[in-house]
Order: sequence, then C-alpha cells, then structure tokens
Amino acid sequence: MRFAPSPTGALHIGGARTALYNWLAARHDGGALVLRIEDTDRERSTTENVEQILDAMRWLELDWDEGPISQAERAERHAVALGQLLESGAAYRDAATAKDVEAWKAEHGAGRGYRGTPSEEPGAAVRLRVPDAGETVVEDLIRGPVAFPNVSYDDFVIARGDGSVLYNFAVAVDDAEMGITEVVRGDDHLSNTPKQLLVLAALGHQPPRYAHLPLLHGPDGKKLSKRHGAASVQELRDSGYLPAAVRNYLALLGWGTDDDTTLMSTEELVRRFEVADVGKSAAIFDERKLRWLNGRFMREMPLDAYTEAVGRHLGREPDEQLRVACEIAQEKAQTLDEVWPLIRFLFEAPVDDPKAWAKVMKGDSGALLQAAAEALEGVEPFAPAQIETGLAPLLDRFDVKPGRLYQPIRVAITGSSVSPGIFESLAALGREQTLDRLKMAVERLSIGKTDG
RNA sequence: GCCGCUAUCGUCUAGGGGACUAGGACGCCGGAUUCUCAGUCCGGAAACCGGGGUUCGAAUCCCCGUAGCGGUACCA
Repeated sequence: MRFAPSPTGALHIGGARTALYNWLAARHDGGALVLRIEDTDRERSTTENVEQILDAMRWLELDWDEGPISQAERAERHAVALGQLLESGAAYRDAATAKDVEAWKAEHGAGRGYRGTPSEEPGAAVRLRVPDAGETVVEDLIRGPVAFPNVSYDDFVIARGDGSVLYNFAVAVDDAEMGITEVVRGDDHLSNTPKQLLVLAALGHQPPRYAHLPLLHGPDGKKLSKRHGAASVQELRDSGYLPAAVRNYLALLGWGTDDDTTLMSTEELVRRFEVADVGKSAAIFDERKLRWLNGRFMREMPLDAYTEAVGRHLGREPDEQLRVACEIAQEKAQTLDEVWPLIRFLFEAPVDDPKAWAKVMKGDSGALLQAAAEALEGVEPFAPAQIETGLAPLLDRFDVKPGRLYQPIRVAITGSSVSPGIFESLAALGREQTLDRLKMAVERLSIGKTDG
C-alpha cells in the first residue's frame, strides 16, 4: 500500500484520514506501507512542505515501512517507461497547445475527447493514445465497478515538451514498479483512474486494486479549507487534541462498525478496519464530536501519561507540581488547551476577573472568608477530606448555602468562578498560599467597604 | 457543456425486500448528582431528497428528476 501526498503545505484532515486508512489497512492485512511524496510539480514541492507532512505523520503516530520516496527522483525510471510507450506507438508527440485542444473540441463537440496528430516538432508534448471505442472500468473496492467511456477522455498529456512526466503517468508507473497492490486514495482521483489504467495497460502492467474514499467537507457542506477552523493536523495538535483521539475520530468519519462501537483503541481499529466497509458518501468534519472523543481519551489516561502530555503541550516540565495540578484537572478538561485555565492558579497569582468578583463577593463574604481562613489554619493534614470537614461547620454557623461560602473562596484563591473541586484546589495550593490569598481577599473587601 | 460519484435525525452512522411504530453516537432540550464549571447518570425532541416503477410487501432493487461533490491542465 502507499500513501502518496503532494507537498502543498500542511497535511489536511482529509489527507490525514487517507493516511490513516492506508495505515490501518496495511497493519490489518500485514501489508507494507510506502510513503511516496508526489513532488513532480517543482514549484510547490519545497522541503518545508515535505517536512510538514512527515511532521504530521509522526505526530499522528503513523509509521511507514518504505520511504519517504521522492517521485521526482524517479525521473530516470519514468523516462524509460515513456520511451517504451513512444517506441510501441502507444504514445506520440503532439505540438498542439491547450488553445489548440480547446479549438478542436469546439469543432468536434464537448462529448468527444481530443485526438491529436503526431508531430516531429521539438518541444512537443507526449500524449497517450486513447481508444475511441469501448470503456475503461475501475473495479473500486468501495463503489463496485465504475465504467468510463473512453471517447470522453482526451489523448492526455503524459510528458511535457521538456520530457518531464505528468502526475497520472508517474503515479501509474510508480505504483506498478513499487509493487503496490492496493491503492486507497481520495474520491477526487476516481475519474483520473481510467487514465492510469490506460497507462498501465499500455505498459503491460497488472493494475492494483483501487478504493476511492469519499471526500471530507466543512460544517457548511463545502470542501474543507482553512476557514473551517482546525483543518490541518498541526492545527489539531495546537488545539490540544490527542493523537489517539484524532485517529479514532478520523476512522469513524466514513467508516463505522456494525455494532455501534464508538470508542476504540488503535489496536481495536486495526483489528476491525476493512477498506471495503468504508461508506460511499462525503462526510462533514464535526469538531464537537472530536472534542467529546478527546475528553474520553483524556480522562482514561494514566496520570503520568496525562501529566506528560499536558507538560508537552504547555512547554513545562512534567514535575511533581504539574502532576498534582493535573490530578485535580483531569476529569474536567476535554482538550489539552483547557487544562491551563483550570490549574494556572497553582503556578501564578489569581487572575483578575472583576465580573467573577462582583458576582460572588457581596454581603457577608468578608466575614465568611475571614472565618474560613481561621478554620483552615488548624486543619491537619491539609488534604481535601479534612478541609471539607473543617469548612462545613461554617455553613451552619452563618446559616448559608454551600455556594455562598465556596464561591467566594474559589474566587479568592483562583480569581475565577470556575475551577476544579474547591477542596482539592485548596489542598493542591497548600495551606500557606491559601491563607495568604484568603487574607488578601478579606483586605480587599474591607477596603471596598470603607470606600463605599 | 461533457464524464463520473453521492443522497437515512443538525452532524457521524446502523440498515443490504418483511425483524423499522428506522437503532446508536455527537450536539441540542429537560431532570438528577444539595461547591462553580466540566464530567457522570436518567429522560426527551429530531431523519429514510422528490416522482415513477418492480413486488403480496421497499429506507433497502430499477428508472427519471433534483441537489451536492469530483474530474475535465504541458497541476497534483
């Protein structure tokens, strides 16, 4: 099998899914996966673009058995195959330009493919002879047989005037010579396939089996692009998604199990994946479901792995302090991005959120916080259960609902009205910091009172 | 224009002639969990593109239409 992206920039989600399906199929069947870079278009094929693809593959943890192979570096092999076709008469040189072809079509009707005339002119492009009669049938693993009338295809160009070959020719030659037996690629290649089949036949090669995956669209039903949010693998990474969750989600986009299983480890994906089971219709990328899936994976991670992932995402050492922070945040975050706002109070001073302050700091809040600080002073050990036991009596003493006590404490120590569980948060912060922040809040409240 | 693909809840899908008063998941709405948010649990609303056939019977098969998408480059 092969994954053969063209290096046009960051690897898109559609490309990532194609890579994943190839990888799953190869691992499922014990096949080998070749990574081939389709870089015959020199202008777009920069080393940075190639590196982006490799980077995305590595992050997704999709490995390959051969390559990366540069298609451009196989130019000699392409030249040999081209010579063979010229020799046999299956291909010929034609001086016609794009304009000439257009004119020819205007004359012969839109339903007829262009047929050229051999020319000795230097710089003439090489075209493949396409028969007028009959049809070329693609035996697609997903769609079944798809027939294309030969007459609707031009004698298409397989090599430029300078001898460099074009995509549909290079792909056919490479797939055959690399021993690719199963080509899994996007649906946008379906109508290219007859051309490749024609090249293969002219060369006397046995064609591989093809499977064309339905395309991926954005939430608006249009083809996926940058304006659809996280549309590339690197954007997914930056948004704080886990590779395993992305693999699971992407696998489900266009493929499903017959028993409604949604959450699957990569091992299970490999075990159950069949290319033939892939659906036929285009799917829309829905980030909300990815978020949910990601949250499931995040919560199921062992704490050490979780701490390491968070550390890598934040660019922090996965030390004991971060580990403690992760422990209280793990059940609440759906993405790696959501962790920091929950734990930042453990690393920095409380954030300044006037809205939160105004909302919970009223009436007897000052007295409540003062009493809380006093109660906390004697709590031993300074752990969640003991903290709760120490604070609970205040509820009766002041005759208030839990929210009236805990929300001011939360805002006092984190600055925000949203945080992990209050007892866990205080324990993680430590007695000293907790008391400091409580006292600062009491002070701030009393100053406010004098002013008002 | 021409060639081709596709069409089940808002989204991802199950379904391959009777098991369908169409199942699951995300999202949404309501309730519970008497510290926020999140999570979790429970409940709910929500779909077979339209029209013809075939058949005793069609979401499932065929045809037409419509819509969306892809291809139609000396791009990949």
